[in-house]
Amino acid sequence: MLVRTLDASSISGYTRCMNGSAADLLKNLNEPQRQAVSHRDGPLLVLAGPGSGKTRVITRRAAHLVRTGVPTPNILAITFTNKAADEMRRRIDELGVARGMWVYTFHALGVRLLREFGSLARVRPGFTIYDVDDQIRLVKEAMDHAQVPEASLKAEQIQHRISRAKNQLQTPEAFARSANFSEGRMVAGVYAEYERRLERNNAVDFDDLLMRIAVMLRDYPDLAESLGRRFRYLLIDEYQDTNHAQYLIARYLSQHHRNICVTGDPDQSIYGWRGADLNNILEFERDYPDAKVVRLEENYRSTQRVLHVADTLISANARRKHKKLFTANAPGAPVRLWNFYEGRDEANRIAETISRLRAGGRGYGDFAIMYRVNALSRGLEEAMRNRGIPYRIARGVEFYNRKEIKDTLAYLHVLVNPDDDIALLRIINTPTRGIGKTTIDRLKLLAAEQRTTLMNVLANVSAFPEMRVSAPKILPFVALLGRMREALEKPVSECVSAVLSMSGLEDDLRKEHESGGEDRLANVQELVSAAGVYEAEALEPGIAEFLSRISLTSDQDAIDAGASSVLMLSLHAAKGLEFPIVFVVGIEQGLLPHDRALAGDGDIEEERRLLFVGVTRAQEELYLTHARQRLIRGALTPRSPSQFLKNLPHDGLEAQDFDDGPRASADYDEEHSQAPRRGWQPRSGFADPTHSKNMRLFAARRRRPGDEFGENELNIPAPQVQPPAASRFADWKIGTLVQHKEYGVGQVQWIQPSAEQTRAGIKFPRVGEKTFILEKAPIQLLKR
DNA sequence: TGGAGCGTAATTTTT
DNA sequence: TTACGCTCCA
Repeated sequence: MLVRTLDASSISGYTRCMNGSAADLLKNLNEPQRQAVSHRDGPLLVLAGPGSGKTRVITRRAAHLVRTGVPTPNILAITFTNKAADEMRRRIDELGVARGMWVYTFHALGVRLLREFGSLARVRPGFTIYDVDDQIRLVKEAMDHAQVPEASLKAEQIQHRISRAKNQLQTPEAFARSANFSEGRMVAGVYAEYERRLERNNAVDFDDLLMRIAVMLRDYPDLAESLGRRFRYLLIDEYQDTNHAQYLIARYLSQHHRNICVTGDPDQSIYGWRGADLNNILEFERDYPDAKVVRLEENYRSTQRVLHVADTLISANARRKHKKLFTANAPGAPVRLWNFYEGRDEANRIAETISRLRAGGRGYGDFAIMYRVNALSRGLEEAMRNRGIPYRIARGVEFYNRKEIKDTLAYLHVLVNPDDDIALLRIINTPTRGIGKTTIDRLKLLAAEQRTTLMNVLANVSAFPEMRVSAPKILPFVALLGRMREALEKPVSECVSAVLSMSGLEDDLRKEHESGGEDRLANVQELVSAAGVYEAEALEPGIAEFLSRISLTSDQDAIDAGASSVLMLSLHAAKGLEFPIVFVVGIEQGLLPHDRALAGDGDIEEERRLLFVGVTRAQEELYLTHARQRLIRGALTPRSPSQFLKNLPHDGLEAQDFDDGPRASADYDEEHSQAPRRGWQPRSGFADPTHSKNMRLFAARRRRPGDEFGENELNIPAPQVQPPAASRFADWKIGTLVQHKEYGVGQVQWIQPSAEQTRAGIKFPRVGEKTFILEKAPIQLLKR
């Protein structure tokens, strides 16, 4: 009964696509690849070494299933990032067969199923998804309530423990039972209160998106059975990174047909610290004794020497599946191992090398510099700037919490889900409206006493004598929310605009900008246009869905490997990418392996895998570097070479020692401190939309001529001059939504007017970015 | 109530 | 080095 909605309605009505034959899909594949693509029924484990054409195999396999008669709605493909999901959908679509197929991340699948079966998982419609930031706030609230002082255990740690417990499907009760020590019991208490609050707020956290689905499938076998029947074929990518909850979901969904195909590489498992369980892939054959195992060992990416270094390095690990990497590629240049006196020398030598190779014909986009911790990017940045090398940084957390975006979204969350106390607390005094800590504490106390949400207290604030003093501040706020609620009827982008202007956020940000601050107004305006793109592209656009899409979008989705600038990124962020020339810096004890891993609460093998991931990103040239001392947190600290250097082979490697002591370094200093810093501006001055995760959501990556230089403008101020206002395209700006006769709705990415014609790059949801001469193209401004 | 000023503690971050 | 949280004072 529960399952009716999913099963019957959707399967019929999809016509199977017949262009191209199944045999075509087996062309241009090596033997193991062909086996993986054509394998039909029963469990399949594809162990895919780096650069072995894994994505190709997965997409071809999905297409092959369809072309040999499996209706698309019977296939479920699961990835780890939205980017990967989009990419897979796109590539399957290119093969002519994506329509109707479920291609999701585990978490998006969770949202989808919770929307449908939420009542079985203690979730009401309109639920909010809490990200890590929200989770920590909620943990703090719970700690307050449970009278746990933050001094005893930090909220982050408790959040981490709760997250671990949820991955293991452990309820607060189970957690309490297993807790032997007072600390554990304390965490259990906070966990229980945290859960009560989630429920009261009608919210779920990231882990719930997995846990609740796994519990639901466990507790409602008829649901598991009918979903399992529907999904005749299950494909899961990056299986080495699944945690226990994801493992269970995969098991429940595949138990009927047992057609589970997982792909991955134990050697590239780098998220153990986040609960990923390497055993899931290592013991796949124990779980499915009849599994067929295919090894993709031929590498199409790297030179023989790079691969040899990678292979030798990783053989030092014990927890792995045997694989022998090989390639038909050329031997290539020796892998360089460079040693420096100081971190700055390392950075300068790399910058110099990039300049030299670039003069020899390489593009800046051919280079990537990787490090274990983001903090290492600083010195590199400086060296790049000094030499005028354009670069981009794929930074992690920095993008996560754009305050202005989170504030705006918090308003929307409150409108959609008034029970969301965390969002309400965020906006109750933002912008400031005289509702301070004392008032808020009283409101919280009342909510706790009445066992209700803050919103209910606010709505009845006049009923509480103790709130008499602050009521004049609170009532207008309640009224404001009431007026805003009317805006929910409007299209999503207008609703966002309305919230911005009505809340006063917009005015605040404008003032801040005018008084010389950051242009954060531009960021929230980008949110409006992202909403516009979403509206144009979604089947049934709605605020609630817009918000959950945002919650599930991450920084990772933004890395754009195509631009012509040097990319600097963490080793974690590098997974899945490739570059002709790669530098891995700071290969030192305490950094790689990181201190935390050395201290024992980490995993040395995982650290080695990180280096392996870095090494295997290189197509042609690889440089591994370390220094004898380096500036860390402002202090010059002595460093020693990483233990992993002992795992490298002697052949194919060329070690160079640039450590000629302090004097050489001083020379460098002198030389470079004189270098003109052409036009560099402080990073804080930028309102680059790509800095906010929300902007990168709906593919609204801004690019315009001259932007290859990323955030450091190296050229003379780019010719971003607007044309004479007479142009009939004067209204067209970056972010403007337009309608193309053939491609539909798109968004202006860049625009370049000149005397005779105006060229512009327009990005479309389906076909990506296209360049047009506006005077000639069948294109016009989108009218609402 | 809210801003300034100081002390403290710092991986990685698919969702 | 930097970012955040807390305390203190206007």
